Amino acid sequence: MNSTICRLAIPAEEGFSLGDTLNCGQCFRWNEAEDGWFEGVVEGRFCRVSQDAQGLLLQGVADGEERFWADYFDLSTSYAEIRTKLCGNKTLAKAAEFAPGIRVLRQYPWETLCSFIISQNNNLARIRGIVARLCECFGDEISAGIYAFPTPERLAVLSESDLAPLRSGFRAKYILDAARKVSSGEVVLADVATMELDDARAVLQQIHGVGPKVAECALLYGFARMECFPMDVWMKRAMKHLFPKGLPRCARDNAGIAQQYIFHYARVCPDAFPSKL
DNA sequence: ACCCAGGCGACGA
DNA sequence: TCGTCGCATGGG
Repeated sequence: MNSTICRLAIPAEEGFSLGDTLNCGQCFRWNEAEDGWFEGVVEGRFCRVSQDAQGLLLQGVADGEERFWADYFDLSTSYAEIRTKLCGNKTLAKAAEFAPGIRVLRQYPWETLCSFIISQNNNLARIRGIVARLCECFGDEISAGIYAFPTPERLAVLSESDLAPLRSGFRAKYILDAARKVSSGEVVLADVATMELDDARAVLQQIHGVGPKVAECALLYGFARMECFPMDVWMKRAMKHLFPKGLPRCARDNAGIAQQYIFHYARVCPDAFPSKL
């Protein structure tokens, strides 16, 4: 591996937190190494990442690919500005306090879709395990022991029993249906990227195993549709208490980021949102 | 032993 | 169009 360290500057006022961003449940392929660096694979590129006061430090970045990683971490967006907008609402300001350094990553559409299919009725540790096994079993080995996320074409030719080693349970047939519809062109992700939001939702939900929540996550994390607002059990609970009349107007264009703050607040302070009312 | 997990599809009313 | 239930697997 190329051991040169490359830097991507992030202004301090952004309040960026690499750890919160990679552990908040939007991505599943980053692991914290012994030395505190995060190791991950994005679109077939392995990288080690850390942060200091100046911003990100990346190890293993190929020549000319700094831009790729800056895009992945969405460094051209000012989260400080977005927070200022969101914090026009008192309750949102409070929610943002718990993890202001979270940033919505710009992930690869197919991997994101597939990962959130796996996420349903599942917990973070198990999602990561299943995704890791999916890559080890069917992804290209990009270097020793490091695997890319498998393509839809590779998965489309498999059967449910081929996926048994993943131990993904009832989700196996959903993974296969997604792979087949995407590889056959029945669902064209490049088109989904530019469609009217409601059309994009409908297209994704043609896939068996993709409902409103999975589609919303795929569109937010995999297609950078910042108006999307995934509602899982945690969010429903938190919204009932914080915004019974719905999300305030100031959050409309950045609902996805507001969702990250609220979601994290609910996870960190479960006692603030009792499940029974 | 039980309950739950970043839900969804099938089914019945 | 609504509520309810089963679903595979694993951890607390």
